Formats: sequence, C-alpha cells, structure tokens
Amino acid sequence: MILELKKLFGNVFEEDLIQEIAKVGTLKEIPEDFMMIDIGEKIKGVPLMVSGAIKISRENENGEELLLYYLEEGDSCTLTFAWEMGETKSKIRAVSELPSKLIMVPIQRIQDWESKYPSWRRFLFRSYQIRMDELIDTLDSLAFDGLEKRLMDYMVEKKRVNGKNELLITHQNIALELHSSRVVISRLLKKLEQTGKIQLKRNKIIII
DNA sequence: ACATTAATTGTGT
DNA sequence: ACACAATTAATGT
Repeated sequence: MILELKKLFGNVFEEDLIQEIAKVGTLKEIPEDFMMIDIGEKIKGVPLMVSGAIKISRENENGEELLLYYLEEGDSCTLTFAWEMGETKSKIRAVSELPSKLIMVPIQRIQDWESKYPSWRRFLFRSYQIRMDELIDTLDSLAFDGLEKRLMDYMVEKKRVNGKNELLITHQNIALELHSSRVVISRLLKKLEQTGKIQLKRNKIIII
C-alpha cells in the first residue's frame, strides 16, 4: 500500500502522513458495478482513489436518479467530509464504474490530521474545490443546455473515463443517470446516429 | 439447431 | 407518456 500512496500522493503529503495513512488505512479492491455506499448509509471512512473510476449520483424521494460526477485516480470524495458538519449519513450513492482500487481511511483519524499536517489541509481544500467545480459544471448543463447536448457530454465523459469509444450501456440506464426517460433518449440517440456522431448497437454505443 | 422467453430498442398516437 | 411492434440476446431442449 505504501507503494501506491507514494506514487499518487508522494508529492502531496509529507512522509509522516503517508506512514500514518498506511497504518490506519485499508487498501480495497472493488469489482466493476459495485455499490460502495448508498444514500442514508453511515459513512465509515474517507476514500482515496488509487485507480479506476467511481460514479457519484444523487436520488430524490421518488427514487429518481441523477449522475453528479466521477471520482478518478488521485481524487477523494469531498462530500464525505460533511462529517465535520455533524452529518454522518451519506447524501449520495457511489457505484464503481470500473474495477477500482482505493484506500479507506477511518473517519475518526482524520480530525487530528487537519491540525497536524498542513498538507492534509491543503489536500482537503483542493479536492473540495475540484468537486465543487465539477458540480457547477453539471449544474450549468442542467440549467442551460438542452438534453441533446447533455447526452453528448455524458457520452464523451463516459468514453473518457472508460478509455474506450464503445460504451456498453442501455438506453434505459442512460435515461436513469440523466434523469430523463428511455423513449426520449432513444430518439435523441437515433438522431445523433443519423448525423453520424455515433453508431448504435444493442447494449452498445460507438462514439465517433 | 430450433423454439421459447426475456430484454432492449423503435415508432405512432 | 403510453402502448405496442420489431429486433436481438439468452436459455433450455
């Protein structure tokens, strides 16, 4: 685990902190499509992403879902830091998009690190800001973009995260993540296919 | 190889 | 949004 820590966070955290993370943290390997935490569950630790990608989404009271953003290598889930605000239950759902590795740090440890290690504090702020920027981006597209552009952005982002230009997904699932309906997605995809931006197969979309 | 069934996608109203 | 048709994949015999 020390190896991974040094590689990813070696020039972010000081040596002492790395050692301490290695001591209390656990390295977890997560298969694809694994739900790591659901809405309302107690947060038990803070994740530091080592590899892979994790999808963070929100759900409303009717069980309708909306994709917020992805966590990738070197990221941490800033929303878990809400524990500081006295909230210990997750407001979000985290499902792995790819097989992923991450280091879980128990939540109790983290408080003293803030005063002890300046680098930890900097890391918190930095990742907080990155998350916030991503959130604002998705908020913008929700408010100002049409669904067609949102769909295209979604597919491009997914392609980037997965590293392939073939997306293995159904129209239904896309609709859920964008909080739209299957029929609408199908029709938009069809249009995008006719304009040559994508190719449609069953359970598969090829981006051009 | 064939039939049956389930899941996904396409289309008209 | 709904209903239904068409297509494709999965499974059993």
